Amino acid sequence: MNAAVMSLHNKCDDCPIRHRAVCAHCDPQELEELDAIKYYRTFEAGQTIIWSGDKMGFVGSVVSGIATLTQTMEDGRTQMVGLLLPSDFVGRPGRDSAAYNVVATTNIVMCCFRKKPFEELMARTPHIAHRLLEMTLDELDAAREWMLVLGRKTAREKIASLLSIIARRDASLSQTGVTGPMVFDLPLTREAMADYLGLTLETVSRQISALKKDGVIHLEGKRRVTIPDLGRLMEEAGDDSDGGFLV
Amino acid sequence: MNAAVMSLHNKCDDCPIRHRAVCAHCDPQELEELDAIKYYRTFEAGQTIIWSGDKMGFVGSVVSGIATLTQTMEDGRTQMVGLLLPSDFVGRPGRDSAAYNVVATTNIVMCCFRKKPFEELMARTPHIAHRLLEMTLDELDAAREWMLVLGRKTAREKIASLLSIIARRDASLSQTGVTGPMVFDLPLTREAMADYLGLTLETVSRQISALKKDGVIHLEGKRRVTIPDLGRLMEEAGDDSDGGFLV
DNA sequence: CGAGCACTTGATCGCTTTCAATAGCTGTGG
DNA sequence: CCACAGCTATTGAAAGCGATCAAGTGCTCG
Repeated sequence: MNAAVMSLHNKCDDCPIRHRAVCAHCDPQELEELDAIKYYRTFEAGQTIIWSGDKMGFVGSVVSGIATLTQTMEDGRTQMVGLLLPSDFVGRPGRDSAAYNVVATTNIVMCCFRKKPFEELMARTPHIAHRLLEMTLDELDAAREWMLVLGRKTAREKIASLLSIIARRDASLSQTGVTGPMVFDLPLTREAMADYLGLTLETVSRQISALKKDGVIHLEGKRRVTIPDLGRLMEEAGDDSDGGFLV
Repeated sequence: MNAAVMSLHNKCDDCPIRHRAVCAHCDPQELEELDAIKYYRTFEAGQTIIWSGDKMGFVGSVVSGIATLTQTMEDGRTQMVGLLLPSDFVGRPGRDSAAYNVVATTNIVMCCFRKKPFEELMARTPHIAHRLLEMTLDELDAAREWMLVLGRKTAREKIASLLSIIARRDASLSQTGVTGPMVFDLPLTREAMADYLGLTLETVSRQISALKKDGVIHLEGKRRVTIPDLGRLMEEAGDDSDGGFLV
């Protein structure tokens, strides 16, 4: 366990996801109860955190890093069904076994709770249950947004949709205005993007090249992306570019 | 307002969705509080119940009939993102405006609550909040299941998936064993199926004809379907046929 | 320096879409 | 009563998009 992780073993007040995770609405006393049963775990990039079908012994929040939720068919076809970012919750209270594979795509730190004690705490702490409901409703909205992308958008629109979502998330974190060029690193490989979008990695590569050729995006290396005009990108995504930010 | 609707204006105890809707965990006293603020509304087949973007004045449960949740792009492409069956909940506490179109595909009856009173009641009634969380988690699972269908399955597999889901739901309602042929009516037009599956209606029609030709299903008229062998259908859907019932 | 990995690019194939014609059904009105 | 409009569904032919198969590049690491 490294220094960065050790430094997280302090009061929840200093936690980077304090105001957005499942504990967001907790008062100081509730926070102490959570603090008493929490523990940190780290996973390395590429490591599987949970296997679909396995018994779930714990639940928890992503503190830093990125993980993915994926489903796989017997013949190997896989579809990503969720992207877990810092503050996102992993695990389903009230269900024993996991429904999806959870895989770390970067090194990640999680704030974990054994499932049983967490469920007991949740049962007597409406603030936690309420926040979990909010977060689940947000995830449901995101999943439905992706159903439109998967079912009805072209390959080019799919890529543009993914890029615009990542760009807007980064902007909301860094508090940069929406005007002016945006720069960020892709947190996913071409294959992971393909699994997210229901495409092959070759098609992902081709469409990224096409968007670059058309000046919708710029690339430095394979991962660093510049968006000169977010409105243009959102047009390419088939979205309404004039406002309409749901988040 | 017709007699069938009037007959629903009685105590919740007799309600057909009493044990599955958002009120499932309520004790008699909580039920009385709900009873005091509830009211019924009916909608005719084809009628839009809620327009995306509109202010939501109420929330409620589907008592009988079927409705759909759809998203539409500016150029008219539409994707269904949810199928609302009896006991399903409509509306999102904590959000003012609707994110999707809700359309009745059959005549339907809804048990409604004005949004504000319902939210206040929910805030002091953990049983309701808890049940809503359960239901939302189930919907999230269903949405993620559909993401695999939309992203990775072929047209034939998509149709087989939809039929097997409808077949199993009907079986769970009628308590028929899984052995022996199953018969049911399709509750959706070819176009609605296409919108659900991310296909065109022509492709839906072709794949249904193909499954019929191959003996996977039988048809009487356009809507009545017989499944001689559910295991066979689930193989065609690309699902594991040996057990694995999540619901 | 070579192995391994992520990615790009090219050529071809095939599934689904698109465009189009037709059938069956229901309800309406001359 | 029949003609016709309107709707749902089926079927055919052709086109196009993304998948598949294949080769090659650039990078890192041992």
